[in-house]
Amino acid sequence: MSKEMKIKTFDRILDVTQDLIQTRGYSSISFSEIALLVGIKKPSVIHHFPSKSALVKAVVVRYRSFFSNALNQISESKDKTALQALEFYFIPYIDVGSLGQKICLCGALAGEFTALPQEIQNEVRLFFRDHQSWLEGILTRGKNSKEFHFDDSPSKLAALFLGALQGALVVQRASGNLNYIQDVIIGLKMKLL
Amino acid sequence: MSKEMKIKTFDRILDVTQDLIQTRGYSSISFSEIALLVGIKKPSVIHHFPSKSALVKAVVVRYRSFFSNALNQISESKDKTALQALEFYFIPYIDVGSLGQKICLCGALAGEFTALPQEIQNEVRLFFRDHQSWLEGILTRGKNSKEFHFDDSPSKLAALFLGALQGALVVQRASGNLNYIQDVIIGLKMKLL
DNA sequence: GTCTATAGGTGGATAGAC
DNA sequence: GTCTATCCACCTATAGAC
Repeated sequence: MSKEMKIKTFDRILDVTQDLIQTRGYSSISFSEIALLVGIKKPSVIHHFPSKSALVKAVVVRYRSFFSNALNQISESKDKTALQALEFYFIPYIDVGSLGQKICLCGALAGEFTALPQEIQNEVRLFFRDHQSWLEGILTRGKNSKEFHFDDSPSKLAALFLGALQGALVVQRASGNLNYIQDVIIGLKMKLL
Repeated sequence: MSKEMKIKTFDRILDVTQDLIQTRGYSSISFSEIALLVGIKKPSVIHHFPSKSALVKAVVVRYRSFFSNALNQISESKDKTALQALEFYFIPYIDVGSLGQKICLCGALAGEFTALPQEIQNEVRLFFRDHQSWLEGILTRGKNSKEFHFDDSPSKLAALFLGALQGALVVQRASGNLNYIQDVIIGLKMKLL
């Protein structure tokens, strides 16, 4: 028996805001636009989140926590090879890239980094550090198990992976070449042979 | 005998605007701020560039043309090896990254791509296509001359190089790791052995 | 929890004096 | 070419009724 659940206004505001940032960035979006897309009025948005900064911080916190859970789950499932774990990591990049207009939430915010309120800068910084160290962990595991063969340090290679994936989404959208992220992932995987 | 030349207001506006975009992006900067940094008033800026869109377009056109000249010069100097040509290409990325607060002009604009006026979107798109095809050319030359050894297609590898360099600048600034761009370049160069 | 009304500020852009 | 003054649209945010 599936209980019908209405998505709460609170969550719909978060969804709409995240979508807008991934599409257009931080500075160019406004309460009025969010309100319009949610289907309420501007002061109702502010009732749930007292400031733009607080709203966007909540979006990034939720985003970080989504990935934190997903990445922990991947790391802990010992039946997965290191390559399978990496393939799972690539999926959201491929998915968001295929839409053609969106990039990673934190990639979008990082593009305007110096224009962001400090509390948001901090969250974005943590996102990249989390992903950097998760990638380092998977690459190290694959190297130790002789599954991967590379001469770089795992830390430098993780930097290459993270930077390339983030950059590929940005360049793909701007250049209009919809194969960009796929091509980059192929190039990254060839570093592991 | 060096003739003293005052930098014209016109060019100082372009310089200040470019600097601001590389630091903070497109949407969050304003005529007032540009005027303040140039040392004139807002309507004086608008006297030189009739709209924000026209001003930023002029900045991107100048930026593209700077790189267009530099890259042509590198390609045409036949005394340079393909690796030396690549090393020249890396220099501006290393330089801008070392400042800690700036990224590529077009990388910054691409992060807000969907928020940009169409005429600016077009310029940014051309920047990435120019750089993609220049990299493709150098990589092809190095492969044909047996200087480089890689199994990817030159096109896919060029995508990896461009995406990784752009992404590395963004992630470096946001994560606060000042070695990021260097680490990524090391990883890229190892693809050529 | 949602609304109307509004405050106070800043945005891009214009008119017109010097 | 630079300025003061001004316009109007839009921004974040608040007060207070329902």
